[in-house]
Amino acid sequence: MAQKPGIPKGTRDFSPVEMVKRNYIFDTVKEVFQRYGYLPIETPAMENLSTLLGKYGEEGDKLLFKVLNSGDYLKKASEEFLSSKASGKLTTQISEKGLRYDLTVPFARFVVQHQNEIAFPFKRYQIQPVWRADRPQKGRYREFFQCDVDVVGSNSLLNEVELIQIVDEVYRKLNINVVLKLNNRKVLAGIAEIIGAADRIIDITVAIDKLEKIGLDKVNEELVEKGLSKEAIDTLQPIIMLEGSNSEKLEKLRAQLAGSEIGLKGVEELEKVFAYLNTLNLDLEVELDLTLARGLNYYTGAIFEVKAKDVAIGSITGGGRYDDLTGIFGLKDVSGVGISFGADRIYDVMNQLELFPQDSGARTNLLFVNFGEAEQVYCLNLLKEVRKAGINAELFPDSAKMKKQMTYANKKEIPYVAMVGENEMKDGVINLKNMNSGEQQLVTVENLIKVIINH
RNA sequence: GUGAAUGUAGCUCAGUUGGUUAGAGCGCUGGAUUGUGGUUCCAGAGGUCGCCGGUUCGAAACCGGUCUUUCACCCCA
Repeated sequence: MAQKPGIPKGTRDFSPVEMVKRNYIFDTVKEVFQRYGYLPIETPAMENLSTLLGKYGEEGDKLLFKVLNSGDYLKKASEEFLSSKASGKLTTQISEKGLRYDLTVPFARFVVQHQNEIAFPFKRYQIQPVWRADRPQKGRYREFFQCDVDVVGSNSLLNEVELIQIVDEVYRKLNINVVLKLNNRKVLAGIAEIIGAADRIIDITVAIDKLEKIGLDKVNEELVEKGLSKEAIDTLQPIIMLEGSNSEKLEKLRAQLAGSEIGLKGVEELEKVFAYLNTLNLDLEVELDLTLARGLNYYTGAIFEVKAKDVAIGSITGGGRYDDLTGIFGLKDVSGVGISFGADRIYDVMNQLELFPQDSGARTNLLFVNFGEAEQVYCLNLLKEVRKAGINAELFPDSAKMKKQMTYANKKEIPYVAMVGENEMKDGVINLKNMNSGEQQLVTVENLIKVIINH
């Protein structure tokens, strides 16, 4: 019985055309990462559930894909949880592995586990898929690729600056106009502190993060809902509505946050980063944005987000500094900072803007038509020579009808077709057809190679 | 997790208030052209109308459930 094929919700197949484009993105980011001294690592698709759980908040735990134990997985399950259908508690008894949710936590695990082999500061990049049991929607999948670059074991703000340079270079190479938004968690903490709600920093940041999307009134409404006092909200207004150049904003902030030690520390960090950037004269537009909060709870310093200017698709790159990510795995006082390029969204942006190069080089340039046994053998040697000259070439594997072979060449957009039948073999020539112009010429192998290479 | 839309040929979609044998375009296969594709002409194959159940003399159409895809919210890349 034939069953209807399909793939799990929120996952995708990638055709050759799509893969060529995706690889263009991956190759570009890899090249830039390596230019700055970052080297690749990979970690397993599955991690122990214990290393994943509790790292992404309550919401994150729900979005983790859990892998059922092998064998008789119900054996260890308690009758109590089974009969009461307590799936939450049952999970830990029947599943001990899960698919990775991001690349940062597995990276932290990697660093702790291999700390004795690693030279710090450790600069690594990692390009792998991650999985989230989210409900799919526009630009959002259950399986997607992240391209992470991180450096751990250094507190220097030079690292932040370097990552910004990487962003600049990647997007210049990909030809995407972007703006990088920069903020600092310490500043947000300072703000929470001076409005007298230091413990509510998460609620506050989540709310003001939506400023651009839902407007000031709705943000204030949400703050009221979260139980913030009117005074606190009033004090907040001038801060989140700060205007002017980056340096003007910082100046005003410094004054507003005078009473908060942590807040001033944040301002200082931002000033330093901007000072470095000014000496570098980047093309990249970098904007201080106090409403940038990012959901992740583990950021402690800089927060980055990159948006495409010409397409509304949300952020295409994000990241920040986390002071104690490895602490939960037992390695204290190792600070890290990193960013993640969202390959799938970058793909969508480039596709919409038609920024992919026309000729990727990933195509067959020459097809030999198959005329039969004797011709096949003869062509195999020609093929060998042509390939040796660096030309992507193939021989049609069956001696099918000419029409079928030509249609194949046409569909694969192969620009040249070589026809070597009885007559050509006898004369030691190749009948070379240019598929765009339709022109044909009789040539030697040497000339064929020249024609195609000079094409 | 909440709310909504959607599902008919390989693909994109028609299909009247419920009425015989469910259509089109593109694609596919064969032929016109036994060594010449992309244009043209001719012919052909291909569908348990997402799945399960209900209403009805009769369901692709109406109702319920379920799954898929899509969109918004939550959250996020």
